[in-house]
Amino acid sequence: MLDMKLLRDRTEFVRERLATRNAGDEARVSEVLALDESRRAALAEAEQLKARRNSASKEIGGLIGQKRLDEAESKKAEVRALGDRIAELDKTAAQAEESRDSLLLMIPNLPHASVALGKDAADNPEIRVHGLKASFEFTPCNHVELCERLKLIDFARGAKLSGSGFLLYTGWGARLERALINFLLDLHQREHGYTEVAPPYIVGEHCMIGVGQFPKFRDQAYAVQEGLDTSTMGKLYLLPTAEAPVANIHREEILAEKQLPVRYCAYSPCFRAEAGAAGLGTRGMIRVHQFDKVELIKVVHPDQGYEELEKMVHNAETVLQRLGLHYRVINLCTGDMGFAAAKTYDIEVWAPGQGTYLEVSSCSNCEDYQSRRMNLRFKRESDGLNLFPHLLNGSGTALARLFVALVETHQQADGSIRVPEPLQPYLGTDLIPLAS
RNA sequence: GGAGGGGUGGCAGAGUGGUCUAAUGCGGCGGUCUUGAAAACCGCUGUGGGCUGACGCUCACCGGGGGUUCGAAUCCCUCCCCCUCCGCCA
Repeated sequence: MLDMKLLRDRTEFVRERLATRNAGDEARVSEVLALDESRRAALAEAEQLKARRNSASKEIGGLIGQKRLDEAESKKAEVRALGDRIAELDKTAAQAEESRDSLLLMIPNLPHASVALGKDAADNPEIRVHGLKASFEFTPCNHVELCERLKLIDFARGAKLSGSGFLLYTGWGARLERALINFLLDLHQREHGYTEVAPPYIVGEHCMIGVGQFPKFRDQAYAVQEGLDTSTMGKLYLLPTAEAPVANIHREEILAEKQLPVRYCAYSPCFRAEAGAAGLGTRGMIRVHQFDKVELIKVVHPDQGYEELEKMVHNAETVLQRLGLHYRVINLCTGDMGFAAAKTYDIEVWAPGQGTYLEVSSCSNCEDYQSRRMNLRFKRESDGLNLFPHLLNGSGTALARLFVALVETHQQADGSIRVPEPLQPYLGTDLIPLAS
């Protein structure tokens, strides 16, 4: 969430930055400020009275000690009235704080100054392009045809098991998925310096609030309950991304400055309810309720946030380069950015069978927006001050769409699929053959 | 799921209604002594909020929340977490 001090001291700046998102959030600023004002007013008065009560209570203790009981009793009556007023003021302050904070949780991060102004995806500037669109001497198939012909995925039975939007990987398809996961984890762990972690796949509500998924996007998540016990509903959620648990690993901690930067990579399945989303009805793997992903997370010194973001994007690009895939990197404009992000790069891989680019990675610096929400800090050595670090997250990369780009790009005239060399040791073959 | 025991500063650990402004030890930082170091000795050593131009003043926090009281680390209620044993279980 945003820094309350920044909101107070640089109100117009905050309004202007929020306005660049084109979401109307700047309209809530004055309401937050008003609530904060009434909170502080009540608090100041309550604390004055508490100081008086504290000293009076000490006097009462002294009087009782000296056996001056009558005086003690009259003093008690006096202080009792103070207590009632204090309780009132405390309640006022607590209510104002609660309203202020619930509003604050609904206000997105401020876009970084370097982010292009824009309304939607059409305004996203292209940063760079790698490779060329694959060319074929035959008409390339799309991934649905390829997966069915090679029996990589059983779309019908996936739907039979769990409904539309769920995939059943079979045979070489299942092995390819597993090979990709291992390839990605090894790459980031061995070559890029990330510590591998394996998080829980069900997370508490506080983790979802910490990364900014909640409260605004609660309807996008799958909530779980124990059996039919509705009292347990809403405490735990299937993770929409490994960011939810992994970014929260050090929540409520104070890290030593020399521990930074912390870098984690994690595989997890990702569950998205995609409530109200378009396109789920179409067949295939582009938009599904469950997909695999390897996520990258960094906790870094604020001075290094943007340098580390550049490195993270390159780490994700390496995946596509090794797999021989054509892609482009774009910068999300102010109107297209996610809720918690200050700056985001998307990587879109070319899927020749679809004839489109597919988003396989989104790398963001959320600055201190999430670390404030989860109260994650580090102690600066020079002056012992506790500061909020920058939190970065990036996909390294999402698997289902990577799978699509891979099979569509490396399909052969005879219908088989050539396996890129770096993946061969993981899959144990250089060619996924036509199903017998 | 059942029974029991716990949760106090960076760590260990005392405190069961009123100088708790949380003892003591360890660790850490600074100093004295020393050629240097060790030892010894001395001092400092949590977090967040509010008020103030500033020096400062003040409030809250002993797992979370609520209550009793003039006053709560301490008493009561409730939730969470950890440990031991039993049951169930991959």
